[in-house]
Amino acid sequence: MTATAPETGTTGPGPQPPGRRERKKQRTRDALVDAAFTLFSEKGFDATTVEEIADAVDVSSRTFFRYFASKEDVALTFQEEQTRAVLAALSERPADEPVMTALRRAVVGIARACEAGELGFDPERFQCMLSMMNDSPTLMAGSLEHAQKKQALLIEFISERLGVDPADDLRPHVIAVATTCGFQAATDAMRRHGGAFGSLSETVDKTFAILENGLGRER
Amino acid sequence: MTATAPETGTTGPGPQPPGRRERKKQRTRDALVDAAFTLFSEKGFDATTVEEIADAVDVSSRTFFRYFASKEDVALTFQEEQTRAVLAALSERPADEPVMTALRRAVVGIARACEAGELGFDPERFQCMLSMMNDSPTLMAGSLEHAQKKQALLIEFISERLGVDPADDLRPHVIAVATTCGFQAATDAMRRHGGAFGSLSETVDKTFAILENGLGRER
DNA sequence: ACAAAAGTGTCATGGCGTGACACTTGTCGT
DNA sequence: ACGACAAGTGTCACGCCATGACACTTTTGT
Repeated sequence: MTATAPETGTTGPGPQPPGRRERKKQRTRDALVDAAFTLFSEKGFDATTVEEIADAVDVSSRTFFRYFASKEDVALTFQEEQTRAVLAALSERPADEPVMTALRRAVVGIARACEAGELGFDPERFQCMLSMMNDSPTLMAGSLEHAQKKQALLIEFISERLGVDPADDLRPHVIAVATTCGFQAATDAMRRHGGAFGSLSETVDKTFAILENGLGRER
Repeated sequence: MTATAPETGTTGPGPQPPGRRERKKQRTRDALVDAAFTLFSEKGFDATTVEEIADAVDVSSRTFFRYFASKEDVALTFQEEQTRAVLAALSERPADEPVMTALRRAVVGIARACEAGELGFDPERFQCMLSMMNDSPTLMAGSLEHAQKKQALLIEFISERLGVDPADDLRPHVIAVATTCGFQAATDAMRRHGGAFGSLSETVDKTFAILENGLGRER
């Protein structure tokens, strides 16, 4: 150990604007997430205590809470990044696309990326989350709450795109909820029936198709 | 005190199959709900402790947890009864009605009943819940979790009605989610924009109309 | 009147989440 | 290179939620 000198001076490829402190912080954070998921998949979500997670990384549990607001939070890191990705994808869609199409493509695109393990999304970890939620109401609640926040952003996006005021027009609300729920229905189906409907992205795509066509026709 | 004799013997109008104990229990439960909502509306959900609620009814906080699984639980009593009512209404819909129509009418019907203050649903209390959820993520999470459970029941109902296997067919999932979300979108809109879209039942009705027609047409 | 059952209170425990304060470590100016 | 300053961390302490165990009171059925 002890590469005392390097780093200082003008040397250092230094493509990292953030300093060493920042990197360390990031490493701790990552380590916490890793440790958490390891323990979760070993013992389950509820049976894992914050202290255990912290101990595994050798920090105090107090520190854990400086990185994550709650135990659910660490398990849902994944979802937050996913949301960020969806919103980013959304803003790249051409403006003349019908809203629902834009939403569909953005969401399906991200689902594919997840499956491919891109963007730091670990499919295995995703699977772990789904099964954890099955027997941990707490976590499920957290997940749903997160979805709710995401929805507020969607409403904003959709309203702007449709050029309407969400206080006047109900459609943005319905479309946003439908989007959230479309995704939810897909994960839900996968939770309950494994991969019976194909991959996540396929399931999401089918779900959107049903929503676009309208539910009035069913029987 | 001490009406020692009455009640015993063959006397007693006794139109209540359940005994005195049962009634007492019910009264305690109701008192807890009342006290809880009073305190909630005074101080907010998070700022109210279980102990305060219990003290207000003069029972131990331990007892509180014998009636309700959690603090959210007491606040969501309302929703549980609502769900029960929806499922009941659902089973009364004629079998030849399209599923979506049946769902729509059942849900709208219950929403109307709520507004009318029937079934022990207090509109004022409902309003209190909505505003509480605005600044209490915990409660919101609980509410969403409840919705999730309700959804599982819906999937069952819909699958049976469509005569399909939910493990094979994605539609029951989507329709159930849509129903949940139809309702959710409506309450959501009311939370965010007050009564701008009319009453709850009207809003729900409009939401369902949009969903039935399909979202593909928008712009 | 009495025994079983149900409800409740008290005590004790454990995990979650947060505030306060002191200490270590990275950062930046000179 | 040295020192001031800020950021991150550990420790201690606290309050709340939720649950288990056990003893005590009330209700119920006979």
